[in-house]
Amino acid sequence: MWVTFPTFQKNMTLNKDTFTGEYQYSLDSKGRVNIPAKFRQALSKKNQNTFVATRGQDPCVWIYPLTEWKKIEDELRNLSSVSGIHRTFIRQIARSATPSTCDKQGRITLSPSLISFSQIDKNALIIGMINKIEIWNPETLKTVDEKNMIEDSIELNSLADKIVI
Amino acid sequence: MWVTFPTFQKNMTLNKDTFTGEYQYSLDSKGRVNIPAKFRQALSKKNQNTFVATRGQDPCVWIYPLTEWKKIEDELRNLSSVSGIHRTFIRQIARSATPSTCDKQGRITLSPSLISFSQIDKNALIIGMINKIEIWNPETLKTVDEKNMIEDSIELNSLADKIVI
DNA sequence: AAGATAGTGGTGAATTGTGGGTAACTTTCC
DNA sequence: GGAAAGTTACCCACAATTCACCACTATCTT
Repeated sequence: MWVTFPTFQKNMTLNKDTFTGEYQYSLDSKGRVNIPAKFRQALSKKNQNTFVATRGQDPCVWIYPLTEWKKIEDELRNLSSVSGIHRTFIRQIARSATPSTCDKQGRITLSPSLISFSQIDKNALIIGMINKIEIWNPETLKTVDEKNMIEDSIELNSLADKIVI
Repeated sequence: MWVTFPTFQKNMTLNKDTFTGEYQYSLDSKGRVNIPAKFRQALSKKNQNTFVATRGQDPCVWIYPLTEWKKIEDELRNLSSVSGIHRTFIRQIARSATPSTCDKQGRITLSPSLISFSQIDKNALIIGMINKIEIWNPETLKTVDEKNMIEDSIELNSLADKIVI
């Protein structure tokens, strides 16, 4: 039995703007963290060194490449702000969103409010989350993930069944 | 219950991109493992030498050829991250996923976190799992399989009834 | 038996991550 | 309005790691 596969498109690399992997870096005294070189390369050429940092839904920092952030911006724009909860939601995301560019060594500077929100002191754990980047205090991450896994283990298993192949 | 596989003549053709068989290789001091030549040949030409390694559902390393991984990646990308458990799930998979291309000798490098997760030290047992590749510490595999076979022997038999012809 | 292919180990060059220093710009206070 | 202090951004240099390549040995094939 033969199965013929379609020939592959030219660009059979990982999607651009796809972030995976974890990296342990340090936050220096000036509030700078390194962005992993792999992530910098993952970005499409044009906006190579511009990100938008904002507070995550979890107590961590979310970093979007400009293209992804634009999508979010559009969605927020379309969200009517008649209801109070909508306004609060928009406020949450918008108020702390700060565009920031990598310096020549590939670092970005986190604003003091993001640092205190995410409680990152010295060690910064950077995680690729497919379309965005998360920066965590490692301790915090552990407790959050453990809590979720215990409380929602059933949901977690069903997700794994559905998606992992 | 044992199933014996036919030895393959030169051009005996399994489906392309189908991995079977087991191989005993070694993990060197730099975290490199060889990918069996058969597996490399099994891949369609274009993306021959890029894989994505990630942590398995068992304590082993899973290695996907790029085409298979992209399916997972797309699922993850479409998963809304409004709920905490979704984010935890994405994180689990994405944080350990490392794209890696074979070097000229046909090896890929495993990240330290994957090595410690799978507890592979020197001997690496590589198993073809149809659409992906597993890398095990041989000791670990033995205990895991034995445990499963004892606990779920009924399920195992019914699976065998259903599938083996 | 000889050539080809496959697997293992090591080395050197290039890249990456970290700390610090200096210049420019802002803010504040006199 | 001007000077001083503080803040921000940019740049340089060193250390550590990574990656690409080379060479050797073992195994398989003809």
